[in-house]
Amino acid sequence: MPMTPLQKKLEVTCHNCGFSTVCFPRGLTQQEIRQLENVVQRRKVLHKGEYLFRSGDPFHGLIAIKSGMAKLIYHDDQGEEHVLQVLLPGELVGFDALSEEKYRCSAQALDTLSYCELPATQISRICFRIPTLLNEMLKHASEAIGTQRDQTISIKKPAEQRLAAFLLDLSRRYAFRGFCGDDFNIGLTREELGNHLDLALATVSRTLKQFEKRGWLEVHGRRIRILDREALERLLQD
Amino acid sequence: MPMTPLQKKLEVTCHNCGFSTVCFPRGLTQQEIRQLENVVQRRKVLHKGEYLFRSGDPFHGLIAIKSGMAKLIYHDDQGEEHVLQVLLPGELVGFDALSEEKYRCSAQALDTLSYCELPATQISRICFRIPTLLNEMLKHASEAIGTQRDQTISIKKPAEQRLAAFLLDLSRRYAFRGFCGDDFNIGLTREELGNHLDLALATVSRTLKQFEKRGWLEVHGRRIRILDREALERLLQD
DNA sequence: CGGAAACTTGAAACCTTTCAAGAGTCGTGG
DNA sequence: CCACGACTCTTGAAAGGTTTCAAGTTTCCG
Repeated sequence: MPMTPLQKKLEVTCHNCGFSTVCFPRGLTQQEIRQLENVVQRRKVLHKGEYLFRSGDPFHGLIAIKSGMAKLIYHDDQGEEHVLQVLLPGELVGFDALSEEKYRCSAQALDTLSYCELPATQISRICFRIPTLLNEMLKHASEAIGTQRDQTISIKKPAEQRLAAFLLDLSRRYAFRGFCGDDFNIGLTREELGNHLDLALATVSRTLKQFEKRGWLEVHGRRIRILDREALERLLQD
Repeated sequence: MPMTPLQKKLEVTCHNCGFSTVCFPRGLTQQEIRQLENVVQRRKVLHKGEYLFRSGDPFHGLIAIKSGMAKLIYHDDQGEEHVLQVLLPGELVGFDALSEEKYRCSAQALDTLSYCELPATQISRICFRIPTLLNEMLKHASEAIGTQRDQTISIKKPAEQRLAAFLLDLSRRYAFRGFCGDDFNIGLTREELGNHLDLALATVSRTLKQFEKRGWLEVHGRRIRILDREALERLLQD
């Protein structure tokens, strides 16, 4: 379907995208962003339950979420599912696939979702043309190590701290990307959240209820409103 | 101190190092390795307890262990220490420091240790000159994500499986680097190993003893001999 | 509106921790 | 070469946090 000039003008590309300071174009000059957006494939749309990629698929590119949420799932040798991460708009995923040139995890849409993709075939080429991008790629990969490390650390703490840390982290990430950091959607069911934090579904439910009783949160299903952020932060100190 | 021709000839450089297929030079041609070894600083030596780098230090380079063992420690916001990893000869560390250009962990020698370093200032430059190295750098960073992910997964399993997975992983890594995979040193004390696996010191001790009683291992302090590898692997299936 | 999925909540069971005491190991200096 | 002290490891018993099981309630969606 050919586009009219008007449609073309309204199309969101990297240089006019709200996430240009956190997504692939991070750290690049306007001119470099123009180069980048020639190779980034834009705005594919998925529906709830559909996959951005599946574990074992040949690596086809790095993904940037544009809208909606996704979860990153790892299937271990025993076939158990592990929810590794929740992905918010503006966040990148797929760096762990570079080592074997196939995806090691599955990424599944938690609701209607749109995303961009930096194709695998273009990564070396574009990094070579934009040295700043090479550094940013390494930094993004480096951040992914840190994200995974933080999950490891978090799981070593008591249930209340695990949950508080999860909520505060999600809140921070929402706020950092221009969304409300005090009233947001956790995306995951209690079961998925329990899986992510290595807690039983029942423990997640009980602990959230505790926080609510103490007046720290307001919980409506998967929607969380943070009422007393300091109390949650204090919990992490002990 | 100027070197005699003989000393120079005997010096270990990348192209005659036993780890050239797993370390920085991995995947490079002989000619590319020559280029690389001009920027890699070789064979610094540390003694037990000394640090390769400390959390918070400005990032000065990526490290390759040449001999000896090290542990990678993360200090969380509450000042708790977390043993993230044991490092064996031929293994690389420091990729998580790229994102903020400072080290996020501390790396401490577990015994007398020698290492090489790819200086921070040279990374972009050399990747630009050796495109293959750029890919390998991204792959190494990607592997580090996987390593950290595996620790997360491991911690979610029962104590016996955690310990078995640790021993099998260490065994595999030793064997992959040309050491004996059936009789090796775990490097860590029971307390450090407990910290790494999120188990109490006493649980590590008890579980090792269990394995020994079943005839799966022979334990002499930090030295482990694997007697029944299949039994350990079977434990991971359930 | 009805059925399925998601969530809450209580009680018992369980794995792991904590506490504590004792045994073993290592390096060093007399 | 052995004794000493410090560190490390083993082992038992009680305590504790989390899970499991199960039943009931709410929410969501066709």
